[in-house]
Amino acid sequence: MSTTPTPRQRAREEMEQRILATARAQMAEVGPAQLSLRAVARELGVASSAVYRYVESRDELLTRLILVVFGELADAAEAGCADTSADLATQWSHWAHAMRDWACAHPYDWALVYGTPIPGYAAPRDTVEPATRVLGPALRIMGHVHGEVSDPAAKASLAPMSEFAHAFGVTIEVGSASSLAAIAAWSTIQGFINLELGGHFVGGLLDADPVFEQVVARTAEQLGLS
Amino acid sequence: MSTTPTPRQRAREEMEQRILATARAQMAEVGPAQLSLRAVARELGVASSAVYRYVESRDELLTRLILVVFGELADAAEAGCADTSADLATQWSHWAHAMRDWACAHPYDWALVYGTPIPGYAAPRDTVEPATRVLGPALRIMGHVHGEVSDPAAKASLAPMSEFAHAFGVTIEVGSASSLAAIAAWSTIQGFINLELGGHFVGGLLDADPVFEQVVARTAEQLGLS
DNA sequence: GTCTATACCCCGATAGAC
DNA sequence: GTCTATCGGGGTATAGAC
Repeated sequence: MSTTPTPRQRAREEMEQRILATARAQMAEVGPAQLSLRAVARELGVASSAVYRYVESRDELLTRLILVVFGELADAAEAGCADTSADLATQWSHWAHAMRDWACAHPYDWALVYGTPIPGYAAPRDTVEPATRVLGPALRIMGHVHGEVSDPAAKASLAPMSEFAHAFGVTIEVGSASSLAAIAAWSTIQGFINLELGGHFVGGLLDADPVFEQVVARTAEQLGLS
Repeated sequence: MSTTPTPRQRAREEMEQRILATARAQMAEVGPAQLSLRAVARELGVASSAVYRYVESRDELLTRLILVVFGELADAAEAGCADTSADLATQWSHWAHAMRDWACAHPYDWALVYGTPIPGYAAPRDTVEPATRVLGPALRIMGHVHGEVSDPAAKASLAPMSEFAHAFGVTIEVGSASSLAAIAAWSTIQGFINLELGGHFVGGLLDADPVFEQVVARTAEQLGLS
Protein backbone atom coordinates (compact mmCIF):
# COMPACT_ATOMS: atom_id res chain seq x y z
CA MET A 1 0.00 0.00 0.00
CA SER A 2 2.67 2.49 0.96
CA THR A 3 4.53 3.91 -2.00
CA THR A 4 7.40 6.34 -2.16
CA PRO A 5 6.18 9.66 -0.80
CA THR A 6 5.88 12.48 -3.29
CA PRO A 7 7.89 15.65 -2.60
CA ARG A 8 4.61 17.29 -1.78
CA GLN A 9 3.82 14.72 0.89
CA ARG A 10 7.31 15.03 2.27
CA ALA A 11 7.04 18.80 2.55
CA ARG A 12 3.73 18.51 4.28
CA GLU A 13 5.03 15.94 6.72
CA GLU A 14 7.98 18.15 7.51
CA MET A 15 5.85 21.20 8.18
CA GLU A 16 3.59 19.17 10.44
CA GLN A 17 6.60 18.13 12.46
CA ARG A 18 7.84 21.68 12.69
CA ILE A 19 4.47 22.81 13.96
CA LEU A 20 4.33 20.11 16.61
CA ALA A 21 7.87 20.77 17.76
CA THR A 22 7.32 24.51 17.97
CA ALA A 23 4.04 24.06 19.81
CA ARG A 24 5.75 21.85 22.33
CA ALA A 25 8.53 24.34 22.88
CA GLN A 26 6.01 27.11 23.36
CA MET A 27 4.03 25.00 25.81
CA ALA A 28 7.18 24.82 27.90
CA GLU A 29 7.09 28.57 28.26
CA VAL A 30 3.46 29.41 28.85
CA GLY A 31 1.85 26.14 29.86
CA PRO A 32 -0.60 23.89 28.04
CA ALA A 33 -3.65 26.03 28.63
CA GLN A 34 -2.02 29.08 27.01
CA LEU A 35 -0.84 27.30 23.90
CA SER A 36 -1.73 29.48 20.93
CA LEU A 37 -1.72 28.84 17.21
CA ARG A 38 -0.76 32.40 16.50
CA ALA A 39 2.35 32.23 18.62
CA VAL A 40 3.36 29.03 16.86
CA ALA A 41 2.90 30.73 13.52
CA ARG A 42 4.91 33.74 14.68
CA GLU A 43 7.72 31.51 15.78
CA LEU A 44 7.72 29.69 12.46
CA GLY A 45 7.65 32.97 10.55
CA VAL A 46 4.42 32.23 8.72
CA ALA A 47 0.98 33.75 8.79
CA SER A 48 -1.34 32.32 11.40
CA SER A 49 -3.83 31.36 8.74
CA ALA A 50 -1.22 29.15 7.09
CA VAL A 51 -1.08 26.91 10.13
CA TYR A 52 -4.74 26.12 9.69
CA ARG A 53 -3.82 24.20 6.55
CA TYR A 54 -2.11 21.66 8.77
CA VAL A 55 -4.07 21.79 11.98
CA GLU A 56 -7.81 22.08 12.15
CA SER A 57 -7.98 24.01 15.40
CA ARG A 58 -6.18 24.67 18.63
CA ASP A 59 -7.91 21.73 20.23
CA GLU A 60 -6.72 19.40 17.50
CA LEU A 61 -3.20 20.64 18.07
CA LEU A 62 -3.52 19.84 21.75
CA THR A 63 -4.78 16.37 20.97
CA ARG A 64 -1.87 15.67 18.66
CA LEU A 65 0.58 16.88 21.29
CA ILE A 66 -1.02 14.59 23.84
CA LEU A 67 -0.57 11.64 21.49
CA VAL A 68 3.09 12.49 20.93
CA VAL A 69 3.72 12.89 24.64
CA PHE A 70 2.03 9.66 25.66
CA GLY A 71 3.99 7.89 22.97
CA GLU A 72 7.33 9.16 24.17
CA LEU A 73 6.48 8.50 27.78
CA ALA A 74 5.43 4.94 26.98
CA ASP A 75 8.67 4.42 25.08
CA ALA A 76 10.62 5.63 28.09
CA ALA A 77 8.64 3.38 30.40
CA GLU A 78 9.20 0.34 28.24
CA ALA A 79 12.87 1.10 27.77
CA GLY A 80 13.30 1.37 31.52
CA CYS A 81 11.79 -2.06 32.03
CA ALA A 82 13.52 -3.75 29.13
CA ASP A 83 15.54 -6.06 31.34
CA THR A 84 12.97 -8.70 32.24
CA SER A 85 15.63 -10.92 33.73
CA ALA A 86 15.89 -8.67 36.79
CA ASP A 87 13.78 -9.48 39.82
CA LEU A 88 10.34 -7.90 40.05
CA ALA A 89 11.22 -5.33 42.68
CA THR A 90 14.03 -4.07 40.47
CA GLN A 91 11.79 -3.90 37.42
CA TRP A 92 9.23 -1.96 39.40
CA SER A 93 11.89 0.43 40.56
CA HIS A 94 13.05 0.93 36.99
CA TRP A 95 9.55 1.72 35.83
CA ALA A 96 8.99 4.20 38.64
CA HIS A 97 12.29 5.91 37.98
CA ALA A 98 11.61 6.04 34.26
CA MET A 99 8.38 7.89 35.02
CA ARG A 100 9.97 10.35 37.38
CA ASP A 101 13.03 10.99 35.26
CA TRP A 102 10.90 11.68 32.25
CA ALA A 103 8.59 13.93 34.23
CA CYS A 104 11.48 15.97 35.61
CA ALA A 105 13.05 16.27 32.18
CA HIS A 106 9.77 17.32 30.54
CA PRO A 107 7.63 18.91 33.23
CA TYR A 108 5.30 20.71 30.84
CA ASP A 109 4.75 17.64 28.72
CA TRP A 110 3.98 15.77 31.90
CA ALA A 111 1.55 18.50 32.93
CA LEU A 112 -0.16 18.26 29.56
CA VAL A 113 -1.18 14.67 30.16
CA TYR A 114 -1.28 14.32 33.95
CA GLY A 115 -1.67 17.87 35.18
CA THR A 116 -4.73 19.96 35.83
CA PRO A 117 -7.27 19.42 33.04
CA ILE A 118 -7.42 22.24 30.53
CA PRO A 119 -10.74 24.10 30.89
CA GLY A 120 -12.86 23.80 27.80
CA TYR A 121 -10.83 21.00 26.32
CA ALA A 122 -11.93 17.39 26.39
CA ALA A 123 -9.52 14.76 25.14
CA PRO A 124 -11.05 12.56 22.45
CA ARG A 125 -11.22 8.78 22.76
CA ASP A 126 -8.14 8.23 20.61
CA THR A 127 -6.00 9.34 23.51
CA VAL A 128 -7.12 6.57 25.84
CA GLU A 129 -5.21 3.70 24.31
CA PRO A 130 -1.86 5.53 24.16
CA ALA A 131 -2.41 6.52 27.77
CA THR A 132 -2.77 2.93 28.86
CA ARG A 133 0.37 1.88 27.01
CA VAL A 134 2.36 3.84 29.59
CA LEU A 135 0.99 1.58 32.29
CA GLY A 136 1.69 -1.67 30.47
CA PRO A 137 5.00 -2.51 32.13
CA ALA A 138 3.63 -1.76 35.57
CA LEU A 139 0.63 -4.00 34.99
CA ARG A 140 2.93 -6.78 33.89
CA ILE A 141 4.83 -6.53 37.17
CA MET A 142 1.71 -6.19 39.30
CA GLY A 143 0.38 -9.36 37.75
CA HIS A 144 2.70 -11.21 40.11
CA VAL A 145 1.22 -9.75 43.27
CA HIS A 146 -0.58 -12.34 45.36
CA GLY A 147 -3.68 -12.09 47.44
CA GLU A 148 -7.26 -11.07 47.10
CA VAL A 149 -9.20 -7.86 47.64
CA SER A 150 -11.30 -8.37 50.74
CA ASP A 151 -13.98 -5.73 50.25
CA PRO A 152 -16.63 -6.83 47.73
CA ALA A 153 -17.43 -3.29 46.57
CA ALA A 154 -13.79 -2.56 45.83
CA LYS A 155 -13.46 -5.92 44.13
CA ALA A 156 -16.33 -5.09 41.81
CA SER A 157 -15.06 -1.59 41.08
CA LEU A 158 -11.65 -2.90 40.11
CA ALA A 159 -13.05 -5.38 37.59
CA PRO A 160 -12.25 -3.32 34.45
CA MET A 161 -8.57 -3.44 35.38
CA SER A 162 -8.49 -7.11 34.48
CA GLU A 163 -9.63 -6.31 30.96
CA PHE A 164 -7.01 -3.62 30.57
CA ALA A 165 -4.34 -6.00 31.72
CA HIS A 166 -5.58 -8.63 29.32
CA ALA A 167 -5.02 -6.19 26.47
CA PHE A 168 -1.35 -6.22 27.45
CA GLY A 169 -1.16 -9.97 27.60
CA VAL A 170 -1.22 -9.87 31.39
CA THR A 171 -3.60 -12.13 33.25
CA ILE A 172 -5.13 -10.53 36.33
CA GLU A 173 -8.09 -12.31 37.80
CA VAL A 174 -11.04 -10.19 38.86
CA GLY A 175 -10.71 -9.52 42.56
CA SER A 176 -7.02 -10.27 42.67
CA ALA A 177 -4.92 -7.93 44.80
CA SER A 178 -2.90 -7.15 41.68
CA SER A 179 -5.36 -4.57 40.46
CA LEU A 180 -5.56 -2.78 43.79
CA ALA A 181 -1.79 -2.88 44.07
CA ALA A 182 -1.49 -1.28 40.66
CA ILE A 183 -3.80 1.59 41.58
CA ALA A 184 -2.10 2.20 44.91
CA ALA A 185 1.42 2.05 43.52
CA TRP A 186 0.58 4.23 40.53
CA SER A 187 -1.05 6.75 42.84
CA THR A 188 2.05 6.94 45.00
CA ILE A 189 4.36 7.56 42.07
CA GLN A 190 2.01 10.12 40.56
CA GLY A 191 1.62 11.92 43.84
CA PHE A 192 5.32 12.10 44.54
CA ILE A 193 6.09 13.43 41.08
CA ASN A 194 3.32 16.02 41.15
CA LEU A 195 4.28 17.23 44.61
CA GLU A 196 7.89 17.47 43.52
CA LEU A 197 7.13 19.33 40.29
CA GLY A 198 4.75 21.60 42.14
CA GLY A 199 7.55 22.63 44.46
CA HIS A 200 5.77 21.28 47.51
CA PHE A 201 8.88 19.54 48.76
CA VAL A 202 10.97 22.69 48.75
CA GLY A 203 12.02 23.36 52.31
CA GLY A 204 10.73 19.98 53.40
CA LEU A 205 13.19 17.72 51.62
CA LEU A 206 16.81 18.61 51.06
CA ASP A 207 17.08 16.20 48.14
CA ALA A 208 14.13 14.36 46.65
CA ASP A 209 16.20 11.67 44.93
CA PRO A 210 17.06 9.38 47.83
CA VAL A 211 13.62 9.87 49.34
CA PHE A 212 11.96 8.78 46.10
CA GLU A 213 14.24 5.78 46.11
CA GLN A 214 13.02 4.84 49.58
CA VAL A 215 9.39 5.44 48.74
CA VAL A 216 9.66 3.14 45.74
CA ALA A 217 11.42 0.52 47.84
CA ARG A 218 8.61 0.69 50.40
CA THR A 219 5.95 0.13 47.76
CA ALA A 220 7.90 -2.85 46.45
CA GLU A 221 8.04 -4.32 49.95
CA GLN A 222 4.40 -3.70 50.51
CA LEU A 223 3.60 -5.49 47.28
CA GLY A 224 5.64 -8.49 48.28
CA LEU A 225 7.81 -8.08 45.21
CA SER A 226 11.13 -8.22 47.02
CA MET B 1 -5.44 48.01 69.42
CA SER B 2 -8.49 47.00 67.40
CA THR B 3 -11.31 49.51 67.64
CA THR B 4 -14.80 49.45 66.23
CA PRO B 5 -14.49 49.50 62.45
CA THR B 6 -15.66 52.62 60.73
CA PRO B 7 -18.38 52.28 58.09
CA ARG B 8 -15.70 52.98 55.54
CA GLN B 9 -13.62 50.07 56.71
CA ARG B 10 -16.67 47.85 56.77
CA ALA B 11 -17.57 48.73 53.21
CA ARG B 12 -14.08 48.08 52.07
CA GLU B 13 -13.97 44.74 53.84
CA GLU B 14 -17.24 43.75 52.23
CA MET B 15 -16.10 44.63 48.74
CA GLU B 16 -12.91 42.69 49.24
CA GLN B 17 -14.93 39.66 50.18
CA ARG B 18 -17.15 40.06 47.15
CA ILE B 19 -14.13 40.24 44.90
CA LEU B 20 -12.60 37.12 46.38
CA ALA B 21 -15.85 35.18 46.18
CA THR B 22 -16.46 36.21 42.58
CA ALA B 23 -12.92 35.40 41.58
CA ARG B 24 -13.26 31.98 43.09
CA ALA B 25 -16.49 31.34 41.25
CA GLN B 26 -14.92 32.42 38.00
CA MET B 27 -11.93 30.20 38.59
CA ALA B 28 -14.34 27.30 38.72
CA GLU B 29 -15.37 28.05 35.18
CA VAL B 30 -12.15 28.82 33.38
CA GLY B 31 -9.41 27.48 35.62
CA PRO B 32 -6.84 29.25 37.77
CA ALA B 33 -4.53 30.26 34.94
CA GLN B 34 -7.34 32.08 33.11
CA LEU B 35 -8.54 34.07 36.06
CA SER B 36 -9.04 37.67 34.96
CA LEU B 37 -9.67 40.87 36.85
CA ARG B 38 -11.86 42.20 34.09
CA ALA B 39 -14.21 39.26 34.24
CA VAL B 40 -14.49 39.67 37.98
CA ALA B 41 -15.31 43.35 37.52
CA ARG B 42 -17.88 42.53 34.85
CA GLU B 43 -19.55 40.03 37.14
CA LEU B 44 -19.66 42.56 39.96
CA GLY B 45 -21.02 45.25 37.66
CA VAL B 46 -18.17 47.66 38.22
CA ALA B 47 -15.46 49.07 36.02
CA SER B 48 -12.30 47.00 35.86
CA SER B 49 -10.25 49.90 37.09
CA ALA B 50 -12.31 50.00 40.29
CA VAL B 51 -11.09 46.57 41.26
CA TYR B 52 -7.53 47.84 41.29
CA ARG B 53 -8.43 49.90 44.36
CA TYR B 54 -8.76 46.64 46.26
CA VAL B 55 -6.33 44.34 44.56
CA GLU B 56 -2.92 45.37 43.41
CA SER B 57 -2.70 43.01 40.47
CA ARG B 58 -3.87 39.73 39.12
CA ASP B 59 -1.03 37.95 40.86
CA GLU B 60 -1.98 39.43 44.19
CA LEU B 61 -5.51 38.20 43.67
CA LEU B 62 -4.16 34.71 43.02
CA THR B 63 -2.09 34.84 46.17
CA ARG B 64 -5.06 35.86 48.27
CA LEU B 65 -7.16 33.09 46.79
CA ILE B 66 -4.42 30.59 47.62
CA LEU B 67 -4.44 31.76 51.23
CA VAL B 68 -8.21 31.40 51.45
CA VAL B 69 -8.12 27.94 49.91
CA PHE B 70 -5.34 26.61 52.11
CA GLY B 71 -7.19 27.97 55.11
CA GLU B 72 -10.42 26.21 54.25
CA LEU B 73 -8.65 23.00 53.39
CA ALA B 74 -6.78 23.04 56.67
CA ASP B 75 -10.03 23.63 58.52
CA ALA B 76 -11.56 20.64 56.78
CA ALA B 77 -8.52 18.51 57.57
CA GLU B 78 -8.59 19.45 61.24
CA ALA B 79 -12.32 18.96 61.50
CA GLY B 80 -12.00 15.50 60.00
CA CYS B 81 -9.44 14.52 62.63
CA ALA B 82 -11.17 16.16 65.56
CA ASP B 83 -11.87 12.87 67.31
CA THR B 84 -8.48 12.08 68.80
CA SER B 85 -9.94 9.29 70.90
CA ALA B 86 -10.19 7.07 67.82
CA ASP B 87 -7.33 4.73 67.02
CA LEU B 88 -4.58 6.03 64.76
CA ALA B 89 -5.61 4.10 61.68
CA THR B 90 -9.08 5.60 61.93
CA GLN B 91 -7.71 9.11 62.39
CA TRP B 92 -5.51 8.65 59.36
CA SER B 93 -8.46 7.46 57.34
CA HIS B 94 -10.46 10.48 58.41
CA TRP B 95 -7.70 12.83 57.36
CA ALA B 96 -7.34 11.15 53.96
CA HIS B 97 -11.07 11.22 53.38
CA ALA B 98 -11.27 14.85 54.41
CA MET B 99 -8.68 15.66 51.76
CA ARG B 100 -10.41 13.73 49.02
CA ASP B 101 -13.91 14.90 49.89
CA TRP B 102 -12.79 18.49 49.88
CA ALA B 103 -10.91 18.05 46.61
CA CYS B 104 -13.90 16.47 44.89
CA ALA B 105 -16.19 19.20 46.19
CA HIS B 106 -13.83 22.01 45.11
CA PRO B 107 -11.76 20.65 42.23
CA TYR B 108 -10.65 24.04 40.94
CA ASP B 109 -9.67 25.28 44.36
CA TRP B 110 -7.69 22.09 44.75
CA ALA B 111 -6.07 22.67 41.38
CA LEU B 112 -5.11 26.17 42.42
CA VAL B 113 -2.95 24.92 45.25
CA TYR B 114 -1.93 21.41 44.20
CA GLY B 115 -2.40 21.41 40.45
CA THR B 116 -0.06 22.36 37.66
CA PRO B 117 1.85 25.51 38.58
CA ILE B 118 0.59 28.63 36.85
CA PRO B 119 3.19 29.83 34.33
CA GLY B 120 4.56 33.22 35.22
CA TYR B 121 3.22 33.12 38.73
CA ALA B 122 5.35 32.35 41.74
CA ALA B 123 3.68 32.01 45.11
CA PRO B 124 5.22 34.30 47.74
CA ARG B 125 6.61 32.99 51.01
CA ASP B 126 3.48 33.89 52.97
CA THR B 127 1.74 30.92 51.40
CA VAL B 128 4.13 28.35 52.86
CA GLU B 129 2.92 28.36 56.44
CA PRO B 130 -0.80 28.00 55.58
CA ALA B 131 0.18 25.16 53.27
CA THR B 132 1.85 23.25 56.05
CA ARG B 133 -1.12 23.68 58.35
CA VAL B 134 -3.02 21.30 56.08
CA LEU B 135 -0.49 18.60 56.88
CA GLY B 136 -0.52 19.12 60.62
CA PRO B 137 -2.98 16.38 61.55
CA ALA B 138 -1.20 13.88 59.32
CA LEU B 139 2.14 14.69 60.93
CA ARG B 140 0.63 14.19 64.33
CA ILE B 141 -0.50 10.72 63.33
CA MET B 142 2.74 9.83 61.60
CA GLY B 143 4.64 10.75 64.72
CA HIS B 144 3.55 7.37 66.07
CA VAL B 145 5.15 5.36 63.30
CA HIS B 146 8.06 3.28 64.52
CA GLY B 147 11.32 2.42 62.85
CA GLU B 148 14.25 4.09 61.28
CA VAL B 149 15.17 5.11 57.75
CA SER B 150 17.95 2.79 56.65
CA ASP B 151 19.50 4.81 53.84
CA PRO B 152 21.77 7.59 55.17
CA ALA B 153 21.17 9.89 52.20
CA ALA B 154 17.41 9.66 52.58
CA LYS B 155 17.77 10.15 56.30
CA ALA B 156 19.68 13.38 55.77
CA SER B 157 17.27 14.66 53.13
CA LEU B 158 14.30 14.11 55.41
CA ALA B 159 15.80 16.12 58.25
CA PRO B 160 13.76 19.31 57.68
CA MET B 161 10.58 17.32 58.26
CA SER B 162 11.43 17.07 61.94
CA GLU B 163 11.49 20.83 62.22
CA PHE B 164 8.17 21.16 60.49
CA ALA B 165 6.67 18.61 62.83
CA HIS B 166 8.09 20.44 65.79
CA ALA B 167 6.20 23.55 64.72
CA PHE B 168 3.03 21.52 65.20
CA GLY B 169 4.05 20.26 68.58
CA VAL B 170 4.88 16.87 67.14
CA THR B 171 8.18 15.27 68.00
CA ILE B 172 9.77 13.40 65.12
CA GLU B 173 13.38 12.46 65.55
CA VAL B 174 15.69 13.01 62.63
CA GLY B 175 15.98 9.74 60.76
CA SER B 176 12.80 8.29 62.20
CA ALA B 177 10.61 6.37 59.78
CA SER B 178 7.82 8.81 60.61
CA SER B 179 9.07 11.39 58.18
CA LEU B 180 9.42 8.94 55.32
CA ALA B 181 6.00 7.52 56.13
CA ALA B 182 4.50 10.98 55.95
CA ILE B 183 5.96 11.65 52.51
CA ALA B 184 4.92 8.28 51.16
CA ALA B 185 1.41 8.42 52.54
CA TRP B 186 0.86 12.01 51.46
CA SER B 187 2.09 11.12 47.98
CA THR B 188 -0.36 8.27 47.70
CA ILE B 189 -3.34 10.39 48.69
CA GLN B 190 -2.26 13.21 46.39
CA GLY B 191 -1.76 10.86 43.49
CA PHE B 192 -5.08 9.15 43.88
CA ILE B 193 -6.96 12.43 44.08
CA ASN B 194 -5.18 13.95 41.10
CA LEU B 195 -5.69 10.85 38.98
CA GLU B 196 -9.34 10.80 39.93
CA LEU B 197 -9.90 14.49 39.24
CA GLY B 198 -8.00 14.18 35.96
CA GLY B 199 -10.40 11.52 34.81
CA HIS B 200 -7.67 8.92 34.57
CA PHE B 201 -9.74 6.31 36.38
CA VAL B 202 -12.65 6.58 33.97
CA GLY B 203 -13.06 3.22 32.32
CA GLY B 204 -10.58 1.69 34.74
CA LEU B 205 -12.58 1.88 37.94
CA LEU B 206 -16.33 1.55 38.12
CA ASP B 207 -16.46 3.43 41.42
CA ALA B 208 -13.48 5.14 42.98
CA ASP B 209 -14.96 5.34 46.49
CA PRO B 210 -14.41 1.79 47.72
CA VAL B 211 -11.04 1.62 46.00
CA PHE B 212 -9.87 4.74 47.78
CA GLU B 213 -11.06 3.20 51.00
CA GLN B 214 -8.90 0.16 50.36
CA VAL B 215 -5.89 2.21 49.32
CA VAL B 216 -6.08 4.19 52.55
CA ALA B 217 -6.47 1.00 54.55
CA ARG B 218 -3.37 -0.41 52.87
CA THR B 219 -1.31 2.62 53.75
CA ALA B 220 -2.48 2.38 57.36
CA GLU B 221 -1.42 -1.25 57.47
CA GLN B 222 1.90 -0.49 55.93
CA LEU B 223 2.52 2.18 58.53
CA GLY B 224 1.73 -0.21 61.34
CA LEU B 225 -1.08 2.05 62.54
CA SER B 226 -3.75 -0.63 62.76
C1' DG C 1 -13.97 55.10 45.00
C1' DT C 2 -15.94 54.86 40.76
C1' DC C 3 -16.23 56.16 36.27
C1' DT C 4 -14.83 56.67 31.04
C1' DA C 5 -11.26 56.44 27.95
C1' DT C 6 -7.09 54.83 26.47
C1' DA C 7 -2.52 52.52 25.25
C1' DC C 8 -1.03 48.41 23.93
C1' DC C 9 -1.12 43.86 23.93
C1' DC C 10 -3.30 38.94 23.09
C1' DC C 11 -6.43 35.18 20.87
C1' DG C 12 -9.31 31.80 17.24
C1' DA C 13 -10.96 31.63 13.02
C1' DT C 14 -12.29 32.94 8.20
C1' DA C 15 -12.42 35.35 3.35
C1' DG C 16 -10.40 36.05 -0.72
C1' DA C 17 -6.26 37.44 -3.54
C1' DC C 18 -2.15 35.41 -5.46
C1' DG D 1 -0.19 26.86 0.45
C1' DT D 2 0.73 31.23 1.72
C1' DC D 3 -0.46 35.76 2.10
C1' DT D 4 -3.09 40.20 3.89
C1' DA D 5 -7.05 41.81 5.95
C1' DT D 6 -10.71 41.27 8.88
C1' DC D 7 -14.37 40.02 12.37
C1' DG D 8 -15.12 39.85 17.04
C1' DG D 9 -13.67 38.83 20.92
C1' DG D 10 -10.19 38.74 25.15
C1' DG D 11 -6.59 40.71 28.53
C1' DT D 12 -3.38 44.13 32.12
C1' DA D 13 -2.91 48.30 33.63
C1' DT D 14 -3.04 53.45 33.91
C1' DA D 15 -4.73 58.56 33.46
C1' DG D 16 -7.73 61.83 34.70
C1' DA D 17 -12.61 63.52 35.42
C1' DC D 18 -16.20 63.39 38.92
